Amino acid sequence: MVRKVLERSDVIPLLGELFRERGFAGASLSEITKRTGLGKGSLYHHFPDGKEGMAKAVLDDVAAWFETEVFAPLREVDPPDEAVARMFEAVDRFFHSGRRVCLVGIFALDDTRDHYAEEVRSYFAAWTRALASTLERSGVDTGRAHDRAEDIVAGIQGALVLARSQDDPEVFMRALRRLRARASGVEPPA
Amino acid sequence: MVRKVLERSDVIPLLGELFRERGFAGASLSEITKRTGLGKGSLYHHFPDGKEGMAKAVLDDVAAWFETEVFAPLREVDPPDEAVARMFEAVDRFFHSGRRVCLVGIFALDDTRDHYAEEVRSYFAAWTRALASTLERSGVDTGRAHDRAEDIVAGIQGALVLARSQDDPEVFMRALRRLRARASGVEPPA
DNA sequence: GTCTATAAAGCGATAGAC
DNA sequence: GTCTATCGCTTTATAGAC
Repeated sequence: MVRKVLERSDVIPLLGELFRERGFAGASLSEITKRTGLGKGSLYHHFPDGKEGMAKAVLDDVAAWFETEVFAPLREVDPPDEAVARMFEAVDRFFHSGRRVCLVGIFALDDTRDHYAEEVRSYFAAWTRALASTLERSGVDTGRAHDRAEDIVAGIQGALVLARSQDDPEVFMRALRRLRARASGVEPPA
Repeated sequence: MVRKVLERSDVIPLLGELFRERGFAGASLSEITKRTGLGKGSLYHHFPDGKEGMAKAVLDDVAAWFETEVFAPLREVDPPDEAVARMFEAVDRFFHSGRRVCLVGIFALDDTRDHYAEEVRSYFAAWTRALASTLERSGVDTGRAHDRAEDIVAGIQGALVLARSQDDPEVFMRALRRLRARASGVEPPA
């Protein structure tokens, strides 16, 4: 297995980084060739639908990673506190403590969402649902669990925006600490 | 004053909407001419620096709106609870209950931030600082006030991402309700 | 202050040789 | 499976008439 970047699966993470940095519209094919070291011919061989297909592949890759590394553990790991702790570890790792942006989040904000509506919708829906199930297992009632899960997932996305706006990973780390406490905390008073 | 869209100040809000929908890279000059009804000649007359200058003008416009409608009231309106209430009303109005995205947030996520680093940074810094000052006035100690303000501002940004991802304003409204409660609530247990 | 015409560069995508 | 050459189109930006 001594080869440079040749396989489709090796290219996808590089595409992911570029889309995260530039957004979908801002990522040009010429820069994609630079980053991947692959000519346009090769790229269109691996991704017959061009840029659109590349973004789809990256979205699927991200969804798969979160399913196995975050959502499934949230549903299955016991005790629930341990499942939540793992989620925050995975999140901190995946987003490089706020230095890396959420690909689905950046796609969600502009009109790229309209092209990938189902991928964008299901990513956040699955995350929220999985986290809500964990909170339920830890004794929170169904309604409150979904509400709190939504709060935490939104909190993570907002922390990514804020941390990048300040160019300061500490903003993200502080947010994670707060959210962690909120995930395991008791009900705040009405 | 019977005229159509002629003045620079009339064009800026239209530019804002377009940048919010498409992001900076995705907003093309040809679509800008369509939206504004102004030819390229006129646009370059009003904005000699082209697209870059248009985005700067929109950012300045947004910053000015928030300064007078949100930040100043946060610092000055008494009692603090009333100041916070006004912020949430203004936020709900400005973001059309989650149907409209945050321009600064969308710029913050991709490499557009690098071109407008100071504008992006100061927008969120000013918001956080103003809200923290309100919380201090209501009796929260300095450290916790800044932390809680950061939490709320991030919460709003994350709610915009999540609401758009689900194409559901209710997600945003729910988030605002939670954040409102958190802003006026007592300290959650450690 | 607005327009049209135009320039030069870059875009995504395809063809076809190897 | 990779490359280069090329297509047709769009991009930002400018020039110059009115």
